Amino acid sequence: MAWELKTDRPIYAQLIEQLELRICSGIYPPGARMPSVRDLAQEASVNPNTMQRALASLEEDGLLYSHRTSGRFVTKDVEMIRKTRNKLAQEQVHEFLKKMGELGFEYSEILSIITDLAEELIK
Amino acid sequence: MAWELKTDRPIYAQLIEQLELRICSGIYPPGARMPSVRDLAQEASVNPNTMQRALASLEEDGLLYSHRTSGRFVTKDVEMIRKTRNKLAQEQVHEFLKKMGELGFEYSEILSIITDLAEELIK
DNA sequence: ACTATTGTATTAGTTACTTAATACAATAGT
DNA sequence: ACTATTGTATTAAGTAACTAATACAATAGT
Repeated sequence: MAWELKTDRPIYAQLIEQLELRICSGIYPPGARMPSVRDLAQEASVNPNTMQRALASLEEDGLLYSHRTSGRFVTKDVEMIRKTRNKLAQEQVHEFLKKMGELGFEYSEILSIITDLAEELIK
Repeated sequence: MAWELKTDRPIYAQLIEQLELRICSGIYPPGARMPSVRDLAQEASVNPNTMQRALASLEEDGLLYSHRTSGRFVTKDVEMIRKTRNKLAQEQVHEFLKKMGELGFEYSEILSIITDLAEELIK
């Protein structure tokens, strides 16, 4: 999963989202050591300060914690990660259905669009 | 449909999206006269310049056109609106499935989540 | 012709984001 | 003890977004 940073919104916000995603999807597993701020910043082609800001935010949420010199780690609280994952999923579903609704799509239509797409990807 | 402006991304970008949505959903029907820049700005609690910027962008896309003093109008090209609507829907579906996939959800799960939610809203 | 309302343009000031460069603080590893 | 690497903090500068205030241009309506 590559870093995808668009210019139409604050980078730190996008970093937060993508780090959250990486944690919830297990790319950074519970208890794992994160790459250093500087390495992450270089990976994402971003200033270390910007990356630091994003990491600090996740730390506030409790998803990360840091030991001064040994590095920064993903929480070992798998329950918290699971809840975060569900929260993110629910937000996605909610936003999606809202937008589609505003565009005038019925549930039946939405369902058939997704099933069609699913079949596309299977074959 | 109220104006929803968050602080985590440029306002003009959000205005563009929501105006697009209003046009595609028929809130501003084909050929209809839009409220004036100043009125729209006041509605959305935004500076007229910011609203103007968003409107100018939609005008570039051809979704709007303006007559100097009589106001700004939605295009009469219903086909263009239809295409825009489909484009927006496709983007929504694509983004949604991508995010859910990254969160580790299978299609079957996604489908059942949506159907469950649909039933929730029906009852 | 006059007037009000429309879209449009300009200039300036403020704020937030981002980068950059640097320094400090703490400790694991040697 | 020393050293490298870690997270953290600070200061400065540049850029873009947003607001604000104002003015101009065009024309529909009277």
